[in-house]
Amino acid sequence: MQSLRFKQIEPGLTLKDIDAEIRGYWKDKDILNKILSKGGSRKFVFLEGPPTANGRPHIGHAMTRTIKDIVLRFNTMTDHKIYRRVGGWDCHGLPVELEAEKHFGFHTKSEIINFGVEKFNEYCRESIFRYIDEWKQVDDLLGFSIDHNGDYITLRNDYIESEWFALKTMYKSGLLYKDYTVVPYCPRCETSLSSHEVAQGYKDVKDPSVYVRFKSADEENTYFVAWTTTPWTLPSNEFLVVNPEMEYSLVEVQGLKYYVATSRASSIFKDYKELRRLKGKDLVGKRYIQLMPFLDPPKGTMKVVAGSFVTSEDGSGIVHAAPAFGADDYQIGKSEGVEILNPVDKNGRFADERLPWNGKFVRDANDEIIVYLKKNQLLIKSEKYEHSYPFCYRCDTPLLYYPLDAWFIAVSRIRDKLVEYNERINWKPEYLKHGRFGNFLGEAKDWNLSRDRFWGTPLPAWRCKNGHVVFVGSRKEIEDLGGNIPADLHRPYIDGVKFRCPTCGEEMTREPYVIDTWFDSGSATYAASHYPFEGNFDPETDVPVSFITEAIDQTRGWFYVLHVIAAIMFDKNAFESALSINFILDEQGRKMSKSKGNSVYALDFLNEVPPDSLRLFFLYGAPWKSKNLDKKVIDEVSRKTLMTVLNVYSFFAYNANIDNFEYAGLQLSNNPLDRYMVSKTNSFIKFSREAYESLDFHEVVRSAMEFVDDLSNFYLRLSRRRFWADGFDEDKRSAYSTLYYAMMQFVAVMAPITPFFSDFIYLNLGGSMDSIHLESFPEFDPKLVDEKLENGMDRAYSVIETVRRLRQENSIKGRQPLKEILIAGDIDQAVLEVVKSELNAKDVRIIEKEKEPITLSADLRMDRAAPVLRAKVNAVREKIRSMDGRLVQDQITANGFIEIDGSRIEPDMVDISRQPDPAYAYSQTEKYSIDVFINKNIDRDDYLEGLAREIVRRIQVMRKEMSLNYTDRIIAYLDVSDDFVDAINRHSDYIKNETQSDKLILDKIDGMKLWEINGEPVRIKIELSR
RNA sequence: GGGGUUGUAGCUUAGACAGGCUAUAGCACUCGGCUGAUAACCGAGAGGUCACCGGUUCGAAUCCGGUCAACCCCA
Repeated sequence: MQSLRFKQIEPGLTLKDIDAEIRGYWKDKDILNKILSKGGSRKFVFLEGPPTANGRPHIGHAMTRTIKDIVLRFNTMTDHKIYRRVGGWDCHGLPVELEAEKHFGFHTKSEIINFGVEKFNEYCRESIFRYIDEWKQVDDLLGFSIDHNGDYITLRNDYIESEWFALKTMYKSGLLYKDYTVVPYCPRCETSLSSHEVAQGYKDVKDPSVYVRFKSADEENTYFVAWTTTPWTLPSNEFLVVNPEMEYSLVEVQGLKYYVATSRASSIFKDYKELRRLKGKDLVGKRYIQLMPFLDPPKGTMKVVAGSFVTSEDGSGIVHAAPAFGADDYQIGKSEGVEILNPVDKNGRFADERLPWNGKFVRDANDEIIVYLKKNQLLIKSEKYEHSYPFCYRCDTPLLYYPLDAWFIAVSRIRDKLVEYNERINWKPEYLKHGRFGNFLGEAKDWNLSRDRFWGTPLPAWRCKNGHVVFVGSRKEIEDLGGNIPADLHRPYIDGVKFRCPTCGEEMTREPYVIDTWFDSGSATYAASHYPFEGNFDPETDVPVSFITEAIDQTRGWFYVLHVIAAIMFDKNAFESALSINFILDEQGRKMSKSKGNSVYALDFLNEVPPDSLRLFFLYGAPWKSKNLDKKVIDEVSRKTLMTVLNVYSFFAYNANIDNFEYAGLQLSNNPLDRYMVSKTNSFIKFSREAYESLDFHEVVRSAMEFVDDLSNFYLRLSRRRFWADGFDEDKRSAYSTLYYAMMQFVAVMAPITPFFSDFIYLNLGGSMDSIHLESFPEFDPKLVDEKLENGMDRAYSVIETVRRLRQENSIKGRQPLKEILIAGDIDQAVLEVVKSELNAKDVRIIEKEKEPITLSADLRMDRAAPVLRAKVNAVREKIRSMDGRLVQDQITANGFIEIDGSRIEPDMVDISRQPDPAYAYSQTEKYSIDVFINKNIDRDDYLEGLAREIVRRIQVMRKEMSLNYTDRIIAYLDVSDDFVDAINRHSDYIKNETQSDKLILDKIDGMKLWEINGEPVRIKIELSR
């Protein structure tokens, strides 16, 4: 068999088959590398948000990667050279260490130290890439076009060195400082956490809520009512805090006097007498006696101080402050310049012999402390209080606020800059700019950078015993300072690096911290390129990066740290555009989670669902709206777009091969259908390009669905017969080139979203490159857009719909030719001409409104007319009913009223109804108010023609059942009643021609198939003619 | 406790910033039709308190205020 120009589609071909074929082709032809190396005249700076590969990629990861890929492919097609089209892997951090602890069965830090940091970190290093093969497999299945050979990896020495450079830069500019302060602290992991880590772990818990009384030192029988949800902090109390602007009362209860916020008194005491009111500032300076006599109160404590953070929403309006265990409390202690009482060790246990609860974990001591308070008559009231409390986001231990040495980045000092640079970012969705992200920047806190842990980027700070500090900004500097550069920059090797202090000559040792792993990923902008030591990264041109996207939870995670670090290092915003993706929910709309067991892993899903279908689904609706993972919906979207286009292609290929069509550019005739389709195609190109550029990929999908519907169900349906005409004239060439053009442009527009399918059609249409992804994105040609024609076609289509409706209402089949269709309204004759075949009528005419076959009849509205005309009403009604309705309407239009029998009749008193003439059925098109009439009378000639068509259709079905090619000739035997005999005799040429029959034989033979047409039996048998 | 987003038919969804004919379309459902694309297609029907309450307005799905629910973020 000779090879065909256009490959024909096997029946039953699925998207999975297409996927497999194209995937194989890409491998054979090394298409990915050709895409990666494609040039461009403009630069597009890409940055992959690095996942940690110690877990399996789930369906949400597939979505973020799809969107990244769409952006990359689109920009490749629009003449951009992609800078740094590589993946990246986040390697460090507490989650990894935790995994390792679980593996070894460790519960405390000392177990790790005893085991050996070297071996521990070695395990961490191995474990993080456990699932990297699966990640790469998913990327491959999905068609993610990045270069995994160039991946950046945050544990590499080069990467760490770039971070050192940044840290040193920050230190030199004074933005990196060490402080002893109260920080969120995990007593199990024995390290502090940063605010964005703390934010991950809030949970609702019930804690005791106690009201206790502090005895005044100056006033007889007088107490301060204080409230706390952490009774274990009471032994460390140093101050009571009031809001200086708030109102307080002195109340009397059972002979004792209490200071309490006025608005809270009634919820604490059932029965009380108010003695006096005063402002909070009047209480400031008053002294009290220590609540529990265990620890020695430091000098300057045991007094009431002012704090604006105190509210009267709950509690007593008087807050007990233990500077060791709260951020606000610590600030007070600091400004009062007092010693801090901290009887708790780093494991969160009381560690002071003087305390009765010594050795207990603090939160476990709460109950005993309450018993103590009760016994000593210090407790006013205790209850359970439900509130949210931070837990360690990895190990689930309740966090403490604990005073520690820690290194900070002074983010609060560059807050204004962060806010200012945010204005330059194009956010998708837009509300994030001043919502979630903007709000966070506005209250940015200093970033707690140091972690008292093992597996992470080491903090490059060395200190001597005289307190001199040196930050090392590169490997070479270690050498310059007289140290040895370890082969691996991680702990414990880096801890062994020692050198002499350049200031005093004493030995310097490294500060024992690693840094927050978020600093790693936030440094990707420059560290991925080993800036400034090597590579081609240039802050001038490569910051901000062009585009980033991740799931919504990264808004205050990765997006935030990128923004902060770029603001400090480069004095710019880190990214131009950011798209935030919402979660994929399960079929029922529930959040996916491991504990519910409804998580869907990307690999499993991609083994069932073709990648293009999944990619389309991700963009069916805005990506920042959550969607339910529903296979039915996935099927629907790809069926309506891809499968329909596949059908269109199949039609095209079949006919184009027969006609030996070859595409040589668009060759348009004057046929309005072709011009319409080309115009629509260009409108689609324009709309899509703009949608891609503004990151509204879902708009591309939406308009693609409309486009495909138009192409298949309007253009092709109406054009079909033109492809079957004999010969090869201008009109046929125009039709072919239009169809080819429309398909080609469509798949090119869709290529970033459905890369496999688009390439399949492209290659089968004989595209000139090796892959559609090496092509340019279609250019919009304004000359080819004809809005008037598009509108005219729309109107014509609405007429078709209306005729169909009228046929249905009057039980006239579509196959039955109508005698006459009359159309009144704004419609173009030439356009009407091309859709005429769809109307199936002998005569289609456009007429003037006035010539409509309609009778107007006038009547009175009795509810309006009767009250005015009174007794005359019936006579007038008689009269107006007998008048020509058109005359009545004309007079009213001309004069504003009509006079009948001397009575003035106002327009609102008259009802004019339109009745089509009995021969016609009438309706109006929905959108354009075009009047459509069909003549309901069917004469015998037309009736017989209708019957002939019925017979044709039955024979076609039988041909189909016999799987004949449409060129196969047949002989048809028919056994029919009289009307049909007439129809067959009169239309035998037509029937023969339509059914490829050599002969029609009116006879009764064996094996005939019985049909019923209009209630009459019709027996038919066909056989191949030879 | 504070902030953000969302709420339109059984499901998916347009319209909302710029208020205006009967609230858009698809899937599924019922009935009818079409057939040289056929695991495709067309028409009709049914299905809606546009989450709820109130306000502004001649007119509100749309603007404003409040409530409820879901999700996210923060403390």
